Amino acid sequence: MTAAERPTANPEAPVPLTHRLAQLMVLSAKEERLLDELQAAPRPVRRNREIVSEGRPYDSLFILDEGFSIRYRVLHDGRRQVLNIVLPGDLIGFPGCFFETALYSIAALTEARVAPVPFQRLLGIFETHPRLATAIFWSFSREAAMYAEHLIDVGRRSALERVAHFLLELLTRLQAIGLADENSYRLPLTQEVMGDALGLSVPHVNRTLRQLRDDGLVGIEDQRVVIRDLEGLSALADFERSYLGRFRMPEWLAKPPP
Amino acid sequence: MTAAERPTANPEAPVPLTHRLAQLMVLSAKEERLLDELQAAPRPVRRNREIVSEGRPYDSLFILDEGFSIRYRVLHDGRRQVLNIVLPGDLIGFPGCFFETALYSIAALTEARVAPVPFQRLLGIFETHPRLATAIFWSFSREAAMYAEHLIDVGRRSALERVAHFLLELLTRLQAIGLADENSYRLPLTQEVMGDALGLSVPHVNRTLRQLRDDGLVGIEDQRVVIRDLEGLSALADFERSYLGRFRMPEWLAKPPP
DNA sequence: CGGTACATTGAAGGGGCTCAATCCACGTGG
DNA sequence: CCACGTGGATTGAGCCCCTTCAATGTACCG
Repeated sequence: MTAAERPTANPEAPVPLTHRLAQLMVLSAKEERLLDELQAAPRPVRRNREIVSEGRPYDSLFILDEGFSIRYRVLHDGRRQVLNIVLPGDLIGFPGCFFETALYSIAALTEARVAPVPFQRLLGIFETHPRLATAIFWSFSREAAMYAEHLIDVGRRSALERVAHFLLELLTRLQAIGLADENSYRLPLTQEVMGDALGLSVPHVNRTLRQLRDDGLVGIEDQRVVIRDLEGLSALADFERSYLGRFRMPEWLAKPPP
Repeated sequence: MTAAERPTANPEAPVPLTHRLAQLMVLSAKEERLLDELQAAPRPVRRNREIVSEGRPYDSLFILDEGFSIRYRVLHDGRRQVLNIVLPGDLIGFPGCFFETALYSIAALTEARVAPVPFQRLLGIFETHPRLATAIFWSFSREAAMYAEHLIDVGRRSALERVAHFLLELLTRLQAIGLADENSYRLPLTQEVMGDALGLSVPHVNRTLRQLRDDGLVGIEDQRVVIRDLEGLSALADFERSYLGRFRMPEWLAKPPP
């Protein structure tokens, strides 16, 4: 089942990791069982609670089963940079998983559910399930690509371009997991979070959103984003619509294992 | 042999991947042989030549054997964002290696030498050498962490803080490969490259460097960076000196394989 | 009903940009 | 040996995007 085929009837339904990795490879029954096991015991997380705290040791990754969260760092004087928005089905813990203590904090933006995956467990998978290891590696690679795009955003784009790019990237990512339709999605982010993600102040995020609306490109109402002019917005943002989907699936992952 | 122990007599000597991964794990003889093979046929690259071109298909990673290079993207109107500085011993190709075409360009800043590693080869390693796969995974994880730090830099720090952080991070990275002494190193970057890395204009990079010098924190002369006040500079940059070294080595990698 | 969280709008200031000139080191050809 | 061109560093003037500070609006909730 690909993303496009997955039913979107209940847009808030959990999106298990199994489905995400199934986009990257063909799973054997055994592999699928293993992945299901990993998510056997999800634990609820309340809105605004931290899942991982910067500087604290930790021994588990997490699969975000349901809900939105953010990865961020706060500087000594209180400035905060949001590194990325974590969507349902994303694996939390990269790139920090090889470090003694967490490099960044993760907090739930909404009521959420996470399934812990002990670090040891991940290493075990690397040892015994090389195909899964490769797929997980691939998915982290994709995450790093998003960091890079984000860096380009903040380093070299104007506020207008940044916000446009940000909204388009979320559209693409949410569509891939069935949480967005053709041109709209629910976005439970405050303008403060957007500002901290994009390196902008709250008032300026507000003004920028207003301008996008005045220009007829995007409408945001009641936490619902509606892309009114995909063409125009993409041109403005210099958005490479397909980069997140333009991946290569090695032969080895494309066929079920012997 | 750890980084600290490696002789620094010839600061321009190549730093093979073997040594880099040896910092992350204990290599078996067989693993070491495999890694040496990967670098058997390095190829020279002239200054300012591209090693990878954005948008073009490619089927190899590269190990940067010698020289400095940059990973970057140029936007349609000519603005450029440098994503990271690639140092000798770094593996080039992440995060693009799973994509059909290169997401970013890589260009040599100095005369350089690279050893191609066919993508297929990497997958083979994942299949047959899980310990190496884990170590490579770790090293990419570290690279992603640098992207994240870079993002914080550009998103939430002032020009002065950015430049300070940038110079400190290079100090740390170059020390780890024996290309920097206690508080100085050679840095073959133009101010334009620094500006494109930090999201600043050339004149402003210049003014910022001057201020750092006037404040007695850093001296740059003739492509040589001298950190005059490590304490002060670190405080200014909010620099977590140790983050790049604060990693966890799993039992599995710490002991030689059976 | 008061309190909290968030969106919105305005005014004023500043950090960093653009544009442009100058300087300097170096290599190259006459 | 010198004139010239080139790549890069440096410095200045003016301006604009975005920030800061502050006030107001508004929905929701105990």
